[in-house]
Amino acid sequence: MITETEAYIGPHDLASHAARGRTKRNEPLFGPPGTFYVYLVYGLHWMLNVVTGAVDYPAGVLLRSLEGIEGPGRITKTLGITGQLNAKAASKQTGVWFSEGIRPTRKRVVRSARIGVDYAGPVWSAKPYRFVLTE
DNA sequence: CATTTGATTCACT
DNA sequence: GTGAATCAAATGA
Repeated sequence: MITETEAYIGPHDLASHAARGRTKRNEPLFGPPGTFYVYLVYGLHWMLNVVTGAVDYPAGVLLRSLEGIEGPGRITKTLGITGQLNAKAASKQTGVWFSEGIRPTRKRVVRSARIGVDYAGPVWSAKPYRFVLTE
């Protein structure tokens, strides 16, 4: 069960790695939806993202917490995910995929500002693009 | 080619 | 509350 996510939407989103155009690092974000975007931050933590936008439109979702695992860096550490999954598709072929679960009511999803994106400026760092599943 | 900087976490003070 | 760990890619000279 995924319990916390953050959205990074489009080339105009200054908090997104895609804000400064297509680069070698964010290339997977421009790929087809369902593709994983995995990258290293601070030299030690892998971040797991899923591409959600159409081809050539950079949009993705960062998985911040799963049930029982809090923190994006801990998810990858616990699941053993590294850069080898980058640009791979979410499917049984690659070993990591999503299965149908329950659909929470809207009331259980709380929106808030994204974390650790102060560099994006006051406007974009304040966008309520963080989604947390509550009890 | 040198420097800067993170979609963070953990250990201390 | 503050700071270190640690590295690849982006940016600048």
